[in-house]
Amino acid sequence: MDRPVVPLGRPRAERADAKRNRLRLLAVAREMLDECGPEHVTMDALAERAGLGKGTVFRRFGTRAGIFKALLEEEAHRFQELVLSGPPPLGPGAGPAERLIAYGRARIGFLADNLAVARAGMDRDIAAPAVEVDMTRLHIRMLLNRADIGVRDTEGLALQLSAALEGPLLLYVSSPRAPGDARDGGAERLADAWQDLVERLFRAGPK
Amino acid sequence: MDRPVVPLGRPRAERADAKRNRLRLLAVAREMLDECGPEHVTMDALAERAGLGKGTVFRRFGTRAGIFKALLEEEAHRFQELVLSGPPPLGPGAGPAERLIAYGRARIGFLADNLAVARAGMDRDIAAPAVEVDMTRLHIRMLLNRADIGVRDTEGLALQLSAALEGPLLLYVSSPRAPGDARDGGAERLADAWQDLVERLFRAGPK
DNA sequence: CAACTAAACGGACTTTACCCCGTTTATATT
DNA sequence: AATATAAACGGGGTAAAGTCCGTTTAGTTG
Repeated sequence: MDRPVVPLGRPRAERADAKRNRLRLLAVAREMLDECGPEHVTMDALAERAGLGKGTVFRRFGTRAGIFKALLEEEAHRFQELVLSGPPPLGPGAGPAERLIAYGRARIGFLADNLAVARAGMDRDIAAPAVEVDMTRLHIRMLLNRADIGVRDTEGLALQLSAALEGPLLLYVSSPRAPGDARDGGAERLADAWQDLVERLFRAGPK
Repeated sequence: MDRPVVPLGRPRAERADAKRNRLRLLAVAREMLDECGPEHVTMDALAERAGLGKGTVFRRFGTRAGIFKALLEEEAHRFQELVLSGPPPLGPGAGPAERLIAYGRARIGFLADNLAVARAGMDRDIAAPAVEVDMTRLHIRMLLNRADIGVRDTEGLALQLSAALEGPLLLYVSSPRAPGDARDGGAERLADAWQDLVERLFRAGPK
């Protein structure tokens, strides 16, 4: 009489066809992105070009922004590996302050490089980089703990710093860029500001 | 023979009917907002309920988000007056550090109060509070100049601080709120973080 | 290998933002 | 007051996002 409630735990791995289609959609999306820019990646066009139904596209990504988030996550994964096991000062091996500065600079650069995708990955309800923000916070906290300046509430300061880093990034990502060159200038400026902030805080000492 | 190129300078003040309709649309929008929430304020519905054509609505506000931005700006104007000539510590009369902290807290509170509108006022291309960010930066710079801590590059620090304040706000505005209570908790936390940051910086002294 | 089931698929349908352009009207000029 | 003109108006038209639900299929079980 017992129903085959069998695995009952996780939702039973992705089906093979589903995976194939997901990968295909991602690939096609990247193609279209490179060819015509994000604004021409429409759900209909994507579905058609991938030879799939529109329903499928929505099932996979939920929303238009979802596609761009997925695209961005692929890149973010590569970035993360540089942080975790790349060469210093971004990776392990340098001092905490150095790494903190390097991390901010790298993250700013990362978003600048993927500006179009990141921007397209926002919709009015949900901030794109939500997940990555957590990653940032954790990393910062780790570095603060390692640094032996007398910070009492590491957790709180990490939250504050990640906000100070990610917030402006979001602002930067979501602001209309002056067409043309203003882009790298903006990133450069943010990076310098971040470095200033970190140095200033390390100088301030314990509460 | 000379064409009546007459005024040639500014674009010749808003026509009376235009103004009347703009005000009417704003009022109706606010009504609908209070009744059903932002997601039900559609352009068609708004036009119909205001007894105007759809084209008119778009002419006035350019885009859906434009309506919410306009709504928000009305409120922002009131807020600004409190800052410029209200009671201390937000208004004039308190010390720079106090005012800076009060300003951040007030601004956070302001956005928390107008969360729904602010969020609806974002579209994928443009961050809503762009204009107000400038206001923030100017105000901060003014306070920093008045404070006689030895900051060399007031302009730079002001930019940094406004980013540190507005960025997290944006993050907060655009993040999906946990339904129910998480709202005020989040704002409170941000406000405390801001205060910490300011105090820490004032302690750090000159570069 | 045959039956079964949950997941994936497709594409018509609905909703909504936004465009276009012919028509109307406020305001300035004489 | 008559005329001219630039601006405002209206609402049908288009395109794209997102939903629904009947159909198909991968993977599993006996």
